[in-house]
Amino acid sequence: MTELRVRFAPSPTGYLHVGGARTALYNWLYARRHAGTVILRIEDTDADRSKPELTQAILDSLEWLGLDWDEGPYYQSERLELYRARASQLERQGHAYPCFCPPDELQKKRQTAEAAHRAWKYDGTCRDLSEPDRARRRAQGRPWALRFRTPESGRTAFDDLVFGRIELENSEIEDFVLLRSDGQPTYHLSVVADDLDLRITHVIRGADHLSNTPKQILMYHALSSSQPVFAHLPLILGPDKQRLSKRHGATSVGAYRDQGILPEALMNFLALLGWAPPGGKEIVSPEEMVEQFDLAAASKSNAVFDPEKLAWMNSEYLRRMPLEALLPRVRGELEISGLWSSAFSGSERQRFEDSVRLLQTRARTLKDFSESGRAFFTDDFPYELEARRKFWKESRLADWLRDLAQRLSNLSSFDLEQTEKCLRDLAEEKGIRAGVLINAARVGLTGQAVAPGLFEVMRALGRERTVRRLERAAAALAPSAPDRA
RNA sequence: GGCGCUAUCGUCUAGGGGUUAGGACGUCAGAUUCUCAAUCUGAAAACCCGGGUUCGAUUCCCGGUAGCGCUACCA
Repeated sequence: MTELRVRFAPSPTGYLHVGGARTALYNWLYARRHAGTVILRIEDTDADRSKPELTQAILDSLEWLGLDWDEGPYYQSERLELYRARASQLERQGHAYPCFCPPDELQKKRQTAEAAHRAWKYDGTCRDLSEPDRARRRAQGRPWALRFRTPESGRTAFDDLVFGRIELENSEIEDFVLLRSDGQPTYHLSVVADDLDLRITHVIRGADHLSNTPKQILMYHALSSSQPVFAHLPLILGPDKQRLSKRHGATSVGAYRDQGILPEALMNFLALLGWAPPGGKEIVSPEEMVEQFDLAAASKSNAVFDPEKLAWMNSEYLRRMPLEALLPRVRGELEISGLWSSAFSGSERQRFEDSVRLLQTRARTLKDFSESGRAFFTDDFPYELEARRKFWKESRLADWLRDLAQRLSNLSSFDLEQTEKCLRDLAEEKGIRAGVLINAARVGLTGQAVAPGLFEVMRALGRERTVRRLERAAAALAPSAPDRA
């Protein structure tokens, strides 16, 4: 039994987008499932659109997702001799021929045909040129491209691992270009040459290549070589059912990273876009995926990318994550947003951990720690307008909060029970509902109407900071305070 | 236009000749009360249409429709 070899072949003409990431993931899962080899190949034969820095960005995204590879990256731009060798082999054997048709002329013919609603296929002008004719044209220095000589009859079929049997009349396939007039290989040539050279056994790629596959199979035949097994993956669409693109907002893996999405959550989400494990579980670890992954069970229809579900899944991962694992991630987020203080790993370590634990259950993304959780990591936070409007209506609140601060500072122990009793006693004495005080205090401590339970917030902040913030809030609440709502 | 592929709740999907068509996200309502999230309970929500095969099609076949893809000297 020959070794199973798959490849992921991104083109560095953009960042790694979620569709590409899912293709990479499915390749990876399939290979890991069957003890195969993952090969990474960079398809950079389009010199105009390919950018080296994008290659690095793609590599970074793959690594971030936790998708590793065993061989490569191979760069197609460094393998041109291979493609030319294959090209001349095909030409020598009569499976390819030089075409001298000027591109603009072909363009014109194509447009004419289109205008007349006629199907257009390369008309074969140069297909049967005699050798002397060819020699003459070459002598004239006319530029030429190399075209594949497609059989004019018969049909090409293959069994796709996800789509099943696909059949196409050869007459539908035109004599496509293998080598451009500048000597650069086209995609069809380079993929086949590379997949052959790298001994790829399974080609797993986007369904946008489904229609190209017969062309490539014809090339395998012409090179009298066996063809790999093909598996095409349905496309990922935006909410409007159009192919996912910049229009839809974030499409790149990096954009989700920047939004505070965890790589394990994105991986899980992408895996379930087009495949479901036998048990129907939603949260699936990479180990479980590898164990259960099956291309034959993959969906055949396109899938809409739903950011809402991703967000939910991310919150699940956040919530289930052990604190020790979460801490460094939050630290990273705080560093990015300028909220990190070295004290959090020193004197204030306990407070830092308490805060993270408190925020953990309600966080949807890592961004929530630095945004809605801001007040836990810095004294520099605003009192939100909405919060003041909602909970700072009562005029005597300033006095009450001052009283509360006073009493809290005299508490024998600053724990959950005592602080709560302290506040409720005060509320009772003043003849108000505890909620009034609780909500007002929450705004004072966090600046927000929405935050974790008040007494837990107090504990996470510590007595000193709690008292100080309550007094500050009282001052902000006083009629004389300039920034009163 | 030609060719190819696809079609189960709004979305991701399970299922499959006889099912109350299952789950998840989202939505709505209720419980909880300290705001929100979480949690719990409940609800609304789907087999694209038409033929055929069959005792019986959502499931199998054909046609239609729709969507997507390919139709480059892009990948």
